[in-house]
Amino acid sequence: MQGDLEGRDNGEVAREILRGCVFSRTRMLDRVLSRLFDESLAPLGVRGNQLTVLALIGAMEDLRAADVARYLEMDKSTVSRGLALLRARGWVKESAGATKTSRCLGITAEGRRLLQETLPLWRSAAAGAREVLGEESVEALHGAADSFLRLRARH
Amino acid sequence: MQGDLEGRDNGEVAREILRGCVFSRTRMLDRVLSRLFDESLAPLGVRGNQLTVLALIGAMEDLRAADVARYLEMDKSTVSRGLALLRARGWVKESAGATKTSRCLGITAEGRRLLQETLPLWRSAAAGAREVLGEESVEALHGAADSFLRLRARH
DNA sequence: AAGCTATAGGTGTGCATACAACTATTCGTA
DNA sequence: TACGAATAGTTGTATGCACACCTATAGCTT
Repeated sequence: MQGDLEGRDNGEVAREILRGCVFSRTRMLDRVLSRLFDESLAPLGVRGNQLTVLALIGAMEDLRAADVARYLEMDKSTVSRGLALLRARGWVKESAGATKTSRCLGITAEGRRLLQETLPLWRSAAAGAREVLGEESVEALHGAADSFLRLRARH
Repeated sequence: MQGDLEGRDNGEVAREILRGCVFSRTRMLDRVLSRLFDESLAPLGVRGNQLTVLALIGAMEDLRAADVARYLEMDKSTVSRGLALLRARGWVKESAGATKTSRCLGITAEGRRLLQETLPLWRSAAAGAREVLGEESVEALHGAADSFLRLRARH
């Protein structure tokens, strides 16, 4: 293939950005993982990201949209639109919250059933990730997330 | 905050997905990094992802869109639309390729100037990443990417 | 109580992402 | 050489993402 980096490098700045950019490399890994998980979960009509939010809601009581945003480092507008999809599919319901401006999120029976049906597909996707990225890479990603979450917990 | 995972876990499946999902955790780290880099680069009107593609094009000769897609693990349709933006901003130009169905990508003078102006902002974003994610986490992410790229190189 | 600030949520806009489907061309091979 | 498979690129569609901006409410402080 023409895309061989070594031997044709043409710009110092470009080189520095390409080799050492934690953002571009993380985004690339995310693309690989997203494709893999979305493909595995496709038979049940759910995306990896939707499953993440659904699992969070299924795991915790009295969650509000803003809590989901904080927990997953998402913007509240992203959560807002994502929850609309989950509600439309009947996986998530809302109930009155402690104040007039907030609502509590809850998983429905269908939502919980989906979570159960999803489990084997999710496990197969996780196995696929270890195969495609390599064991080392997956372990390093878990380490990065653990490290970040520990740091975040101190705030 | 209400979103405290420990002590209110309510579903085994949800727990397994949340704790051990390399996809959801990588996506979360990517969101943090994207916000950070996009914010740092905003004064120059360029997104982190656009800079990645531009740097790649600036670094290599005779790249085609399909090469960019393979190198960065992007879908060809994503690259197609992204390149349209880079062309519209005058950072990237196209020239006739080896065959009728392919074109060669090149960086323009403005594109190269942007890369230069971007460098200090990019460095400051990288420093911010080490601060926000922690040194450990950034190192682990680089390790994950290195490991993946080594594995991919054997194909 | 008034008023300022923070919080909860939604909407407009633009970019990022990928699958499916399509056209055009190229390549390999029978 | 003719034909089927692979490749290069675009477009339709749906989702993911976040900033800016908006309304409404809550909470704190004077």
